[in-house]
Amino acid sequence: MEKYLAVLKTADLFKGIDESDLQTLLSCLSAEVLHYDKGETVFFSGAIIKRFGIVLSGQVQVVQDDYYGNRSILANVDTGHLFGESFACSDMNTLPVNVITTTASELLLIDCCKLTVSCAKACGFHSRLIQNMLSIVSMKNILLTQKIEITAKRTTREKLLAYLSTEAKKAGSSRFSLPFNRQELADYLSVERSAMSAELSKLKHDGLLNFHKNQFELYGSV
Amino acid sequence: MEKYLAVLKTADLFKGIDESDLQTLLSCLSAEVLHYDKGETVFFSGAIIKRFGIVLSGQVQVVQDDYYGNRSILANVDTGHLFGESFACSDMNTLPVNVITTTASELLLIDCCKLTVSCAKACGFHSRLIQNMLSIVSMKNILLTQKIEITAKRTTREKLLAYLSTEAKKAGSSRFSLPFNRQELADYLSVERSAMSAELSKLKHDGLLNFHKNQFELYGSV
DNA sequence: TTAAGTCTGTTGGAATTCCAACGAAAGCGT
DNA sequence: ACGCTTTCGTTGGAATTCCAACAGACTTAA
Repeated sequence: MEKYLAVLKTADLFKGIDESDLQTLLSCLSAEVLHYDKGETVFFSGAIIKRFGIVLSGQVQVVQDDYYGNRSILANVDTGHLFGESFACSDMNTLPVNVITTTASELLLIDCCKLTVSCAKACGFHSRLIQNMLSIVSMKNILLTQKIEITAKRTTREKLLAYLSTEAKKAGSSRFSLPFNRQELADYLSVERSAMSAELSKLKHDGLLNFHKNQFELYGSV
Repeated sequence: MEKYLAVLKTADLFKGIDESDLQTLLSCLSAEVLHYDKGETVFFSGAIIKRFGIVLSGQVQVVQDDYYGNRSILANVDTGHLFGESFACSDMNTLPVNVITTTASELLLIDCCKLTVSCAKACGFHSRLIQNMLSIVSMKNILLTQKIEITAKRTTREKLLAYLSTEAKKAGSSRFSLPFNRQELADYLSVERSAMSAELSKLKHDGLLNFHKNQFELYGSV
């Protein structure tokens, strides 16, 4: 277990928990390390899961197969991040997605019930753990809501303005830089890249904003 | 407080907690009841909040004002439901939305920290409470992800098929009924109602599905 | 330096969606 | 039965987006 401490102490789930307490905590949680080859299925759609996972090494994908058999990727989960926590913690009866490994991976599985029920020793870091878990799921929630607000707009122009406006608010300034390149931004907004580029140019021409590479400046009523 | 027990015992947050324990629990949480007139602001954008709310009576709205001052409604929160929990539980520094009352309302405010730290009495229902909270936020997460998966599709046809396909999976049958009327469905999918109606007709004509009012049947590779 | 590859903006025609308007059908109260 | 309202499907032109292709700027490797 020691070899994973480096990963675990950077994981959001264990934020604020002392490295020396980690060992105790993990046994208290009955955490289990499992090894997978590339392309194995960790969680099967239709199953009832009570445990969620943390990626110690490698990568897993959360994928969904629709009614017609088309597969779509819901998330890529890298080292230190969680998967399946929403399903394990909600009282969903059956898992609607598959979790598969994209590379050989080592995964730490944790029982959701062990997390919420405070242990016999009533360890102090246990409540910190619960806080972290709630914080992670809540933050995901906020980001998802933000994305929905933006992608629900009908036109590329509105989507761009909505997105850039939230970035400006977040940066607390009319000048800010984007974490995406154009293709990624287009994917995030669910629009076509070239059409988006054209719309960006039009917005610039209309005097609503200015940009150079990823440096943007938004004009308008601050 | 007694007059609110009827609401509280039906609230998801207190599911599985005995009515007789509620009183103890609420004092343990330092829960506070506040009264608001119509149109008052409960939480201000930019504030740092540590408490979330439950609507005891009336209704509140979560609204967002963008960079240009346009207001959009993120959620209507009715009796028995929570608001602000994602922001209070995550470590967001500043609230990006306003919470306002749409009618005269009575609200129960609960400190998020009190929730996660198990009380001195180590009451049994406390861990149940935490489970419920995690379950609520997780379930919201799942529903948001589902919605994103669907609205990210580019065409009305794809959105419809994606949505109907998940409903079919959920119902476990190719025949199912929708919880929306046409206008609500169009809003959910972020498309125009009449265009959606036209596309539904085309799908029927193409032999991919059949419907009568809200009764749908989806054909294809089961 | 050349060559290959990536990222970005531009363009024009095809496809799709939006919008406004209309009519048919169903529900509701008088 | 009669209006009144709401819901739903249809239609046609306007507006928008998609798609494919291309060119320029820049990066990287040989």
